[in-house]
Amino acid sequence: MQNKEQNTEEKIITAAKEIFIEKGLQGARMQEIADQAKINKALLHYYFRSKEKLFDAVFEASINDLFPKLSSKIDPSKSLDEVMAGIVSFYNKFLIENPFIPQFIFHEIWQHPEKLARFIREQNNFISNINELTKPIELGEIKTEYKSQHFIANILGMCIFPYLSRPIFQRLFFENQEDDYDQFLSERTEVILNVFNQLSKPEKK
Amino acid sequence: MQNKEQNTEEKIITAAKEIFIEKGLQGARMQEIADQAKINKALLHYYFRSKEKLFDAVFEASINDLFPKLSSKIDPSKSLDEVMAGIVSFYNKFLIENPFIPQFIFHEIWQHPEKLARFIREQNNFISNINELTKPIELGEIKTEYKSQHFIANILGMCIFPYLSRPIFQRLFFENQEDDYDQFLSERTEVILNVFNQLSKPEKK
DNA sequence: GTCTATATGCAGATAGAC
DNA sequence: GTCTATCTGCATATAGAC
Repeated sequence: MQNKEQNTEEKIITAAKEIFIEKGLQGARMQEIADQAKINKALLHYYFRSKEKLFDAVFEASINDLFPKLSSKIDPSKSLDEVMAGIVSFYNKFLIENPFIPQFIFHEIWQHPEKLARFIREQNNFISNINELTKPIELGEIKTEYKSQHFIANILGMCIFPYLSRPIFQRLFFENQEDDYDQFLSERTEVILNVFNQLSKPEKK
Repeated sequence: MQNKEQNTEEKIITAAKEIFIEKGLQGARMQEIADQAKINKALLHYYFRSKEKLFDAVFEASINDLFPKLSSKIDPSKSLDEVMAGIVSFYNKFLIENPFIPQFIFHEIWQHPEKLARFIREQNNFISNINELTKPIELGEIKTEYKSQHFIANILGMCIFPYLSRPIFQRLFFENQEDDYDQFLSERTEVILNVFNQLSKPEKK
């Protein structure tokens, strides 16, 4: 997992990310992180002062990887259809490569929601672009009588749920076969876009 | 929150549930739980021996409340339509009353998946009834070319996501208005069933 | 059963040599 | 920058009085 070319700080971030994601802020031990990074425990404090600051650094690195990419997909000059196709396929691609990110983000959602909300609001036009895009829903231009937040919740729920519930879902419905579950995940983009298409314009069927 | 009629053991379970749900197993402090229950810290150990055993007891009490009710809705003698309507509305009713349960369950999903899977498999016919019900999907009798697990993931994702993401979703899309979000949640049953109806039988539109 | 006081262990953090 | 050794505080857990 670790690149020999990484400097110490990067090695720590990489290792800490794995441990924090697996165990959470409270569950992780600095010793574990040090072991994982193959350095000494004291070095963690030398670089990041405290466990909490290290956690913050790791979390920021993670969302700084996600949000700019995600944000760029939400282009209000495109149609909702196009954007949706872009987002859903990006999401699934990103999540297949970073399957533990949702867990991580949900931890922050519950522990530091205000801080996270502030961060997201600071993302250039992120929220306003979403609102712009979902206007057709509010205006009743596409076939649904519900507010656009339902639309967003539906899409995000369908995208993220299989990653969040993997340990149990894979055991119960895939006889705990990793490969089968990976295959299942790879099909999600198509499935979700299909749902979306049936939803927004059933009259075209 | 606490009923004066509760005996000590029940008071502890009630208090511990609130604290564990809010802070997680590692984040919760026995002192906090004792304070919440308005008893002494030592009593926690008198009744439950250790923090972990207390957590297990609390978690078991929670899922023992959920699963029998949920399981009873999954009646394979009914049609998929009927069952779906029953489940989605039960889910949302249950989650409105127990909004923190998903968080709690997802903690266990990641920390002790095997244990949780075993528990669910032990629920009388739970899995086999689900498989029975989703057979029409596998057999292609309803209009979808995807395996039934996608169907389950879609429904569960749409049901659970708004509860899991509440702290951030409410802030970003509801100006942090509790009441508006409660209203939003109360609309979910209808929205999800509507999606489901469009999905399974678009030709009837 | 319920309390106060105490023991025990461990994790985060620091000091200081190299 | 990196290490070993050490300190400090705190959370779980126990002992023992009532």
